[in-house]
Amino acid sequence: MSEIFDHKKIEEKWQEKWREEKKYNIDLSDSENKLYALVMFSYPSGDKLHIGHWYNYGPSDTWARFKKMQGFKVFEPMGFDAFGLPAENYAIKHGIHPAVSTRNNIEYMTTQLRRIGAMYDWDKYLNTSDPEYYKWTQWLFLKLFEMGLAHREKAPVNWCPSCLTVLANEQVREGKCERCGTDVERKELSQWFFKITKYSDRLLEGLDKINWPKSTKMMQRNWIGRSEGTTLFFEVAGQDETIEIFTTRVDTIYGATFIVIAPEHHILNHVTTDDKSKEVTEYIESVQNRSEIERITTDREKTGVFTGAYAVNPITKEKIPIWTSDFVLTGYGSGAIFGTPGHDQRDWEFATKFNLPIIQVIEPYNKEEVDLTKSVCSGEGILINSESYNGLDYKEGIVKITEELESQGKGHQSVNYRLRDWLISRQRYWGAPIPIIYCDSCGTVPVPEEDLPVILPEDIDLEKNIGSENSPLAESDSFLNVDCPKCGLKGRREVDTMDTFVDSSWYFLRYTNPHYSEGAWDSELVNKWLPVDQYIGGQDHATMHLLYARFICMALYDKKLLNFEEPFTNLFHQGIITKDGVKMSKSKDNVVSPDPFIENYGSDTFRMYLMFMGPYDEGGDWNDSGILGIHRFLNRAWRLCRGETDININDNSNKNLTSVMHRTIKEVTNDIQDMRFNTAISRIMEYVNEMYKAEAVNKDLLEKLILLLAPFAPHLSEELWEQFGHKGSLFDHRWPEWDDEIAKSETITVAVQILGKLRGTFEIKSGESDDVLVDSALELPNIKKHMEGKTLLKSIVIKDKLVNFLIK
RNA sequence: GCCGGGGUGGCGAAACUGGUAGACGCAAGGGACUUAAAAUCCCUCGGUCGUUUAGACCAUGCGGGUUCGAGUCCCGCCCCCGGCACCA
Repeated sequence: MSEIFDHKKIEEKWQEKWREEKKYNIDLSDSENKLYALVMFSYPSGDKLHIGHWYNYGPSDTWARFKKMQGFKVFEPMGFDAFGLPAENYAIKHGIHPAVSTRNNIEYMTTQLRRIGAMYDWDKYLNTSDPEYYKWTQWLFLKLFEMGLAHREKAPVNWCPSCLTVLANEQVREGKCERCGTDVERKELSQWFFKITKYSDRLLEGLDKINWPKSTKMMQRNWIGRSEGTTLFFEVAGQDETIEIFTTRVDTIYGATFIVIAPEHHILNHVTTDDKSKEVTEYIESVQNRSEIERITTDREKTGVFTGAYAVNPITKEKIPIWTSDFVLTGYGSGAIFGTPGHDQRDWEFATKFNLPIIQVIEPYNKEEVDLTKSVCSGEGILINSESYNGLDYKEGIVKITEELESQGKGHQSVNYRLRDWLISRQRYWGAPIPIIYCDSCGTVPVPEEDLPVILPEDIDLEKNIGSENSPLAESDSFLNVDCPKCGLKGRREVDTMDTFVDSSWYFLRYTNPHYSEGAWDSELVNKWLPVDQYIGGQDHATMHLLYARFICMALYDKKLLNFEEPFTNLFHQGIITKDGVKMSKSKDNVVSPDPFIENYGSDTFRMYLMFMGPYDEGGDWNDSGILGIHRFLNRAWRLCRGETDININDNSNKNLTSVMHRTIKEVTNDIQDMRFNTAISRIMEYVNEMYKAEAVNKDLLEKLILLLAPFAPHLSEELWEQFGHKGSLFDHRWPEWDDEIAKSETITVAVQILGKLRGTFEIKSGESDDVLVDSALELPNIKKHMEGKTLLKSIVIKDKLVNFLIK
C-alpha cells in the first residue's frame, strides 16, 4: 500500500469518468434551484494557461462545487473569446492564418483547462470567432442599429499607431494604448459608435440594485462622471454667434474675466478676427503636433492665444475676451468655459500667465483674507462682488443665477457626463465584420438578417497589409463588392470589424444554447437561467467589459428581448498574482507556468495552494515555498482516511471530536460562502490535526472530512469517497450540516486582566455566571499576587471570555 | 491632486459586532523511527530581561486621542498597490 496518494492516477481517473458520464453537462430545461456560476472566459492569444487563469478558475470552481453540494443545479460553462488583436498578431508572427492558430490554441488550452478538474459543461462551449457565434454578434449590431443605438459619425478618435486601429475611450489608459502601451494619437475619422451615453443614468441607477464590489461600482460611477450644473450661452459681440458653456459653478459668473474655447471647437474659425487669424491657425497647428499624452499632463504650463473676439456675459452684460487653449477639452461639456481665475486653479494659472484680470466673488466661510495675486481661492463660500446676489451661500447662488438665466432664455439647469459613446470600429482583420453596406443611392444600408453571417474572407494576405492604416478587409475584392440589398445597384461593404468587447458583451446569453440556430439565444432558457448568479473575474474590466455588458443588456431589455436589465447579480474579483511584485506578462518574461506544479503535486494540491495563499480578492506575489505544506496536508488526510496511521478507525463516538466536527462544518460553510478559502482550509487542517491527536476516530468523522475537502480537492475526495464504499459521485451527496448546540465547545478559556493587562487564564465549563467567573479568577496565584495590598474597585465580566479587575 | 484598498513574526497570513495579537501553513532548530537518507510522527519557535521555571516589559507603519480594555474606533502624518486625472 503506497503511503503517498498517486495524484496522476487519481486525477486522470476521475477526469475521465466525469467526462465519460457527462457529469457536469446539464439539462437547462429545468431551472429549479438554478445557479449560474460564470467565470470570465479565456483569450487564446497563443499563451498557455498561466497561474492567473488558475487563480480565476480553480477557486471559482471550488465555490461552484460547494453550491452544487448544497443542492443547487449549477451551470458552469467555459468558452473562448477568440477574436482580437493578440490572436491576429500571433498569427501574423507565426505565418499561420488566425483561424488556424486560434483553433490550435483552443485545442491546447482545452486540454489544460480539463486538468483543473472544474465542472465545466463542455456541451455549452462556445468560440466567438466561429461564424455560428459571430453571426449573432452581427445580428446584435443590427438590433442596436434598428434602435438608433448604432451610428456612424466623424469624430476625433483615439488611434494607436502600433496596433493600427482606433480604440474606445475605455481602452486608453493615461494617454496610452491599453494593450501595447503606445501613446495614442488623435484622428478625425468616420467611425461606428454604440450610444452607451443614452444609458448613462440607468447605468448609474442600476448599480444600486446589484451586489458588486464597492470599488468597481465607484470606478463605473467615476467613469460615467455625472455632474449637475448649468448650461448658459454667451453671445459673441458684433457677430451672429453664441457660445454654449457648461459649468458647475455658475455662482462665480461675476468673476468671469475671459472665455476659453477648445482649439478643435467648430466656432473658433468663425469668431477669430482677421488680424488674429494667423496666430490662431498657428496655435491650432502646434496643438495638433502635441501628443495626447503631453496634452493631458496637468503640470505643463498653460498655453493659448487671443482670438480678437469678445463675448457678452449674459448676467453682467460685460464684454470679455475669447481665447483658445488646449487645456479646454473638446470631448467634455461643450468644449468651452468661462474663466473665473479667482476661484479655479486652471483659470488662475491661465490668467496669471496672460495677465488677465482676477476678481474675487466668493468669500470663504472663515472670512480669511485672500491674496489672489499669489494663489487661487477655490472652494465653498459666500457670494461677494455679485450685485444683488451678494451674501448668498454659493449653493443658493447657483440656483438663483440659473433661474435668472432661464427667465431670460440664456441658460438652464443641466447634467453633463464624462462617458463617451462606445467606439466599436476596428481597422483590423480578426473580428466580426460590421454588417453594413454603403450604396451611392441608398446610403448606409444594414445587411438583411437573412444574409447573416457576413463571413470574414480568407483571401487576405495579412503580412502584406502590415503597416497599412487601412482595414485588411478592404484588400478583398470578393468581400468588398456587393450588391445593395435595397436597390440592387453596386455597393461596398463596411471594411472595419467590431471591437472584441462587442463579442464578450453577450456571450453569457449564448452559453445557454450555443448551437441554437433560430436566434442569438433561446429566450425561454435565457430568461430562466439569467441573470448570472455569480460572476468571477478580474477587476481590470471594471470600465470596459463589465460596463459594456450592462449596457447591452439594458438595450436588449428595452427591445423586449430579455426580461432582465442587469446581467450579473453578484460579482467577485479575484486578486492578481504577481511575480516579484509585478504583474506577470510575456513581455516582462516573468510568467510562471503552473504545469510543473501540476506534474509534481497534482491539480488538487495546486488549486488548494492558490486558495491557501491568502484572501482570494487580494492575490499576492507568487512564491511556491508553501506548496509542499498543502501536499503534506492532503497526504495526511489521505492516510488518515485509509487507516494508514496509528489512529484506529472504529464505530465509537467521541464527544470532543464530534463537537470539533460541527464547529468545523459551520466555519468552513460560512467561509466558502464568502469566498474566504484560506481560512476555510485552515479550519479543515485544524480538524485533521485534532483527529491525529486522538487514538481512534469513527467513520462519520472521516466522511465529513472528505465532504468538506471535496470542493477544494475534488479528485482526491471522489477517490476516497469511492474507497469508503459509496456508489455514485460524492458531488451528488449533500453538503454536511451542523448543530449549533453540539458545535459549542464544553470548556472555554477565560482571560483574566488587571487594568486591561493579561495576568492569567483559566479553563471553565461554558455558560457559568459572572460571580463564578470572578471567584475563579481571584483564585489564580498570579492574580492574588497582583491584588496584594490593592483594593478591588470594579470587575468587568464578558461572559465566556474575560474578566477584568480595576484596582487601586 | 482626488477616489478606493492595504501596512501585523524570518515568510504567506489569522483575529466574529473593541475583549487572551500571531490561528493555520512555510522556513528554522531539537527529538523519535531508520544502517543511512527520504517520508512520517512529536516538541520549540515575535523581541528583550530572567540560569530554567514563575514572571515582567516591549511589540500590529509613525504621532496623538477615546475606553476598564484598541490591530480593530476618532484626529494628524508616512509608505505601498489599484483607479481617475487640466472633466469646467
